[in-house]
Amino acid sequence: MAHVRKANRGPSAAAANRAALVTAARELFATTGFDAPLSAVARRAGVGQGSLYRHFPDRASLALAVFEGNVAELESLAAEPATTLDDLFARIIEQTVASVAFLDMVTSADERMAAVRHRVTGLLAAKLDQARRDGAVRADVTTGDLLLVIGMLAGMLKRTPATDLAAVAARAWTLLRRAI
Amino acid sequence: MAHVRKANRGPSAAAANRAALVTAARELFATTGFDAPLSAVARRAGVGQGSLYRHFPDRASLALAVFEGNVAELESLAAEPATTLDDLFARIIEQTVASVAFLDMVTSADERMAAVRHRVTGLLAAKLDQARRDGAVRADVTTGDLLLVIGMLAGMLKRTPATDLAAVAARAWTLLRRAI
DNA sequence: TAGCCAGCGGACAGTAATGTCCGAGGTCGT
DNA sequence: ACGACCTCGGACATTACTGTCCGCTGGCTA
Repeated sequence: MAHVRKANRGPSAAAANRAALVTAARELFATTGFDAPLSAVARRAGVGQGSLYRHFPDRASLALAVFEGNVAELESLAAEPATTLDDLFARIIEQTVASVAFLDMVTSADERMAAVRHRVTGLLAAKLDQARRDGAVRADVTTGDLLLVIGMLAGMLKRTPATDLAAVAARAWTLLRRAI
Repeated sequence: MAHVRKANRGPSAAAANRAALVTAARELFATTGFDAPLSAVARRAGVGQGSLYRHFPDRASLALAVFEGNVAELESLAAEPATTLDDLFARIIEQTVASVAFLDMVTSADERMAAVRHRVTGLLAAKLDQARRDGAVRADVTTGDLLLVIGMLAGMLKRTPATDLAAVAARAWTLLRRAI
């Protein structure tokens, strides 16, 4: 993204800077990965490092802002009674193909991410119950297994070249779907 | 490993230093992971960085030396006609639990590792043919799928705390076995 | 219109890892 | 016994990223 000429001083610039940072981070997390240097995020946003760290004291804060939308979308999808466990997984995989960093965050051991992980886990658990009642999954599958499946997808996709992401994710999910 | 008092000068020390480096690297790769700093490897081996880089110009050379034993073991296991695809996977998983870095290497995109990956892939392909003839795996499973499965295991185990490794690996394999 | 001050940008200090270089000092041949 | 040679160890130059600090700027209020 080009450095846009903008009012970059005073209170009114704060919100614009924050938004630019989130956008830049989303793009960099998608292309470079979750480990993208924060200095690169600031540069791409056309913003000083000082501003970046003022708005987001650490990587987790930034990631939370970037992916809040993803989680909210999953939540509203799950709120639909017609949504199945498979639908939920399909959406998660779409989001992951768009940016592997999303699963990185969900499976991260970082304390700050725990809240996000729990939100996603909760959605999965509810739909798992429903799927089990419908006989759509094997009887012995637990919520932990679903997290395991997500962890396996995330870890594998993380080392997949971007060009193959969609195809590999599709095949991996075909295989994993047989397992649960 | 304690720093052992040894003749550490002259030609005769070269072999000992090399062995110490491989041992130290094996231990560090197992505990710290494949990304362990090479300087830490040299320190643990009680050897200077100069010696490390003389024996192993880059991380790949060192990894090759460390895991050559693993690959050789798989090859001799696969040479047994009685060995099944499941046996091979079981051994790979054991090796991975001992050191996640092994799968890191097999699934690495690094050019230098390609030879190792091909050796392992060859073994899997042969046993896959056999398994398919025996009806032990689904008809549509390809060699690529096996690599996918290995990639999923590797990626997931990489972010599993060492204490849970064995249990998580076992459950993950139970799930994945259903998929192939 | 004038001046205050919130908020900005980027320089910089701190930290960590990689890979090179070279003086020191054992080893081996004579 | 002695010296040339060879390898060792670790200091150091380099590169990369994180997070802090501070002087400056320009919008807002009076």
